[in-house]
Amino acid sequence: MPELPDVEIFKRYMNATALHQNISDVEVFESKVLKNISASDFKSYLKKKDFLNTDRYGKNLFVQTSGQYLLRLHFGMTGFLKYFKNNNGLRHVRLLFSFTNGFKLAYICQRLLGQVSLENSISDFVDRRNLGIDALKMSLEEFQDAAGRTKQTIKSLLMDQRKIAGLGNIYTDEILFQSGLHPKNITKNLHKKQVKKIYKNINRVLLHAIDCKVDPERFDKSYLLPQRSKRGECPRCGTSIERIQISGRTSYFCPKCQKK
DNA sequence: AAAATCACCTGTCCGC
DNA sequence: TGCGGACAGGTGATTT
Repeated sequence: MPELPDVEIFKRYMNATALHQNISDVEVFESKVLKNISASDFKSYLKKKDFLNTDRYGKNLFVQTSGQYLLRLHFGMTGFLKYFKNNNGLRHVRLLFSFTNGFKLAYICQRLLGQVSLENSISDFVDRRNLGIDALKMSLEEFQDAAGRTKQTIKSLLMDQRKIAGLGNIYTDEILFQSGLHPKNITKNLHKKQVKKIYKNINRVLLHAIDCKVDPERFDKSYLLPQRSKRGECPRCGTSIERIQISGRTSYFCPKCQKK
């Protein structure tokens, strides 16, 4: 699930729940999600610390702690957070933070594709991973620069975290649908006007998704996202949505509205 | 340089 | 009912 808008919603969820809480205990049920740190080091560092603040960069959620390090949470395809007092049979809980107020925060990740680590700073992490600028903080000039030379398809460019951080399969398809552009267009062949249109739609689509709390039922009728299924129809012209593979991912698009 | 392929994982759905 | 395969909103390494 988690692309930029989802992670932004998780951030707000953290702010409304586990933030400013003092950690009394940390349990690691699946150490595979921990990167560059052992379960025991992870636990001993976080115990007795407070969660102070949150930041988001691309698809990563950073939680500032009262110690030296930031907690980084990445959610893979199936991760999310759950704050609760009484566990009602939650499945796939990989990490569990207990707080002195009696509540707990679970990091849940069915497919174990998420990553959790401790980081010195966001900029260190961004440099190490060569991440591009966050999709919501990128300027038009920066986007034009990223799009200017590459022979990548536009779909690949938008999903390339080293060029733009935060877009994934779903929202990339939505941005290209809203822009009326076929996902296999070669980026450097796009006209200046089209590049600008994509840029505007990156911001518009992401902010709309956040506004809707990423609930597809709340999305505007003009959105492709709720139609992502075999029998889906274009909300604009009624044509059956097609699907193709691009760099290993399934792309959904309207063959009539999205031109090469 | 960019795309394809595989690997990492678990779970669900669909067709035979 | 059971089994096999396809597929799922991510990323990284390796191969074409």
